[in-house]
Amino acid sequence: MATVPRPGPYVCGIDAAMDVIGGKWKVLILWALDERGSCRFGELRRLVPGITEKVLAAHLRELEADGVVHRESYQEVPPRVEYSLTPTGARLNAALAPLGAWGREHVLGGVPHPDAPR
Amino acid sequence: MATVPRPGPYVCGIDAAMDVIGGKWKVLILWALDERGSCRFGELRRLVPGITEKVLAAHLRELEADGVVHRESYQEVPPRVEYSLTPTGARLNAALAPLGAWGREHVLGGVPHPDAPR
DNA sequence: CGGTATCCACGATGATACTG
DNA sequence: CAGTATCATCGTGGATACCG
Repeated sequence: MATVPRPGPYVCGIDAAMDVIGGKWKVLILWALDERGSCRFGELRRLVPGITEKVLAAHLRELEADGVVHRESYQEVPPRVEYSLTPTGARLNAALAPLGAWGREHVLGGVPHPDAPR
Repeated sequence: MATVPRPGPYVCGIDAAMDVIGGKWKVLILWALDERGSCRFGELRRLVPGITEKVLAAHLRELEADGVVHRESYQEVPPRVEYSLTPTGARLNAALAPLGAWGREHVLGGVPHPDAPR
């Protein structure tokens, strides 16, 4: 992965996108944010079981730098931060839908119900 | 990545698919095979500049184990091997198209020509 | 031509502890 | 609550040499 000044040069749009979603947990984070609309840090940690705080924080910073996640920090005590998808992030998620359908059909067992998301 | 008995369990189809295309050069290999239809080993090496023989061979073995690439070995001398996409692989490539469009638009500069593939 | 066999470097991730 | 700091680990990929 990387942050926004891309190392490139990219051969095509796909490896550029792969660089954005290349982190081990990134698509799960995007998925959680897409379903919930807005999440706090601890909530995300629970929604992505197994991820450590360090990696979650790092992934969120990269996704933010890539313009797909918005971070809103409320200066309160106790601290409160809300993460959400940007419009660009929502479009990325939509672009991932066909890939999810392929994975369900060809990697996981067949297609039990065509309306199950991802 | 991994070979066909998947480590899983996957949370959704997307991370299952990500595991198939997760290698550094895999989408480029799929792209090349999609454009050419069928490629020999040395041809692929030229079409994916920078990849080493070892990694190309490893990626091809994994893609084959995942059922997206077909390997046809002709018992001749000099040796000849042809790689091509399986129907499943072609569908995977089609599923990657929206992701490529997103990458072109949001990571690379705008959309100079809407007919350029990937 | 189409690979394998070794060895190695590096970056990404994991574990744990601590802080504003 | 929402992180940061530090260190250990592990897997992917790179370099090079060799083989049927």
